[in-house]
Amino acid sequence: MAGHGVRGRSGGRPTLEEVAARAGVGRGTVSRVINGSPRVSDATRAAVEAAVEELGYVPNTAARALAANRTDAIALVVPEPETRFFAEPYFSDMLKGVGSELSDTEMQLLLIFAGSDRERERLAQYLAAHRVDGVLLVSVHADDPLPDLLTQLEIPAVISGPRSAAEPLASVDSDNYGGARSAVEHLLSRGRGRIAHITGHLAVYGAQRRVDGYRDALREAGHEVDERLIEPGDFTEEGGRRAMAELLRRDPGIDAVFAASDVTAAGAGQVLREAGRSIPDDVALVGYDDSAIARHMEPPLTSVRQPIEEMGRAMIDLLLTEIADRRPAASRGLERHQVVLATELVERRSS
Amino acid sequence: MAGHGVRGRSGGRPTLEEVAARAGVGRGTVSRVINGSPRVSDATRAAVEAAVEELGYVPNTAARALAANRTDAIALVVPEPETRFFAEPYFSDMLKGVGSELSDTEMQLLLIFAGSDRERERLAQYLAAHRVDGVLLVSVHADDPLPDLLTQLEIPAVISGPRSAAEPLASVDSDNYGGARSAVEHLLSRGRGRIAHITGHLAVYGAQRRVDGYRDALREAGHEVDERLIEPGDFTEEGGRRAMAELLRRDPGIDAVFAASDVTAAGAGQVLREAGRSIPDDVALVGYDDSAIARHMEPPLTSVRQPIEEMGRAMIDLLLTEIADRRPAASRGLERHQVVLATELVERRSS
DNA sequence: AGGTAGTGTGGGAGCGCTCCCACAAGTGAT
DNA sequence: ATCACTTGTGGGAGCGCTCCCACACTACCT
Repeated sequence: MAGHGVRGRSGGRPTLEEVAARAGVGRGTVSRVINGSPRVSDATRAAVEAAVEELGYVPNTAARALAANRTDAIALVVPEPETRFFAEPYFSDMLKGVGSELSDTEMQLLLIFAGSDRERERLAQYLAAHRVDGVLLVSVHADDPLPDLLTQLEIPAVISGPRSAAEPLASVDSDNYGGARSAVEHLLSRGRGRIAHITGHLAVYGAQRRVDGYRDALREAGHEVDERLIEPGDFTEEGGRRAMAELLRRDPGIDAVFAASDVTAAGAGQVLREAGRSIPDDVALVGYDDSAIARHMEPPLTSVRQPIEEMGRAMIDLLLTEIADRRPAASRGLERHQVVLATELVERRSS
Repeated sequence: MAGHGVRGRSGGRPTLEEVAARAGVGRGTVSRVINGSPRVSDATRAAVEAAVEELGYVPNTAARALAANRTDAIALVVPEPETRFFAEPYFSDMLKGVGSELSDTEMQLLLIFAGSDRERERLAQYLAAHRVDGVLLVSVHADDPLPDLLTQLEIPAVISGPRSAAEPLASVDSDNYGGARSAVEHLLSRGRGRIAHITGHLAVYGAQRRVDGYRDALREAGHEVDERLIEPGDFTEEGGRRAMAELLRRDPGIDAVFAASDVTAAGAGQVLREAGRSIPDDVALVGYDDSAIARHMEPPLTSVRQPIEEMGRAMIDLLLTEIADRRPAASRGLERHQVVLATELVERRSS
């Protein structure tokens, strides 16, 4: 009833101004209520909230973005073609963690694939237009120009696996070093003495850390590290086959293999069987990732599990902090933000 | 060189105004060049383009969205939890089609999951805020309130499987009727006489159409339709098992089964084998979807393939047309836009 | 009584665009 | 020479917010 003086625009959505008129207050006050500022009296707040309710007011995001110079959106950039995104449970788990952590926020998540050159070009434009407040970077290669672009554009970003020990971006990682150690220590405790390691692609920092963990675990147990038992792989199944064949040729007495990924372990397993070795009786096998493959191999594969979902959550936490810090150009903490999460060894029959 | 009168803001991005000053033209002219209007002389256009290049100008999306009342973004709404999204190749293929069709557009695609009530609530807010120009709706249930919400908000939308023959929204579908016919005709041509049908969830329009196709194929081949050979399922494996058991009980002489999905066929296959029937010798089996399951079954399953990727492309085409039509409130074509794409029977050893 | 904070509030300015009206200049028919 | 178009161009107004300054008002010290 009554007093509906100003309003009357046909189908248009109500604006801040209209809510203000309805509640009998000024524009600024409505804005304060909407944005949860504490400097509003209870009575006024109630009046405004009532007006918002009655009018079905929803803020216009574009206007807010323009005036406040922020978008309330962040991007999850996947530098892979869609295909891999769907194929690997890594992304699905990551997305679950990210989504859940974001769900009690106003932030909106954008999923951006940048597998092809074409897509990368578009992404660069996209970022240059500052269409997001921050970026989550997963599975980037060491020579990827994307992180530098982000730094240059001064866009807050968090990377899922640091590119080196000196990663300038905020990063979240699982404990590759510790994960590798736990795998090797497990094999040692099972009485294995000649433990080989098929590495991941060594341009990936995490793969290097796994080698470090392998070495240190052996050393600290009083074993000498035999460099001939370390054979570079590339995370793929074919790489696993190749490396395993080479290792067997070099030293037929190997009684355990720690592979830097489950698919690599699968490749190695095939070669071992072809060479007449039984798993785990002759050779124990341990993989990394605890993927579906690990569960479905015969025998099921012991593997190092990474807490992907938690990593996703941690990335969001870091990113939101970065965004908040940057906003008032606050005490820009110069200490680098790096989070490392523990892994877990999942024991199965292969070891 | 020279004449850089106006500019000089510290780190800020260049604006339209600055580009105009640099090129020695007015704001309107730059806007026209950026938006590809033909009403600009070649010389002016070149000057503006040079200025854009030199300044590294990128339009501010928020300002554009506010002024023009559009967002240049569309949403792909998935009313399922993330899990199913990743599990089913349907979505992956759909996304591929959508992405490819969108790639030569300025439009940006947002992926929105609305599996939980919480997420649906957020989605409603999101749509009310008109944060997208249009919506793609996949795998909606018949009683979903989402389509009506979109109609009410006057947001252009395209649905991937119409909810009925009278679907008011623009829609894209595969030819469920024709697909079912081709499956049954194939079985008839293989000399099968007693062909049963395990339906999909009959609340889904597509499932009804498949039943229609089954019936008509039999009739037109001069067979009588025995209603006792039609058993309702629900697209699931368990449903397939249940239905198959019931069918065998009713008529042990069945020599072929057409199931409304591959997983249903898988369930039916298990029951058949347990009943001592061999596939395809005793009973031929045909599924629907041509999913990975079909390829990996033993024996591999004959199945009806839907052109999912093309469907995604068609949906984008329709949606972009809708958006364009609505913009100048043009000749709002009252004819409904419905696209139906052909299916293809993929023959394998199960039939 | 005067001063000095603090608290709540209104509203101007401005974010960077698009839309559109006005107008100059050119073209060709009358 | 006049009128009527067409083509290209400049720039005002306005989109719906946020930010911030100004101001009224209260409370509590001197």
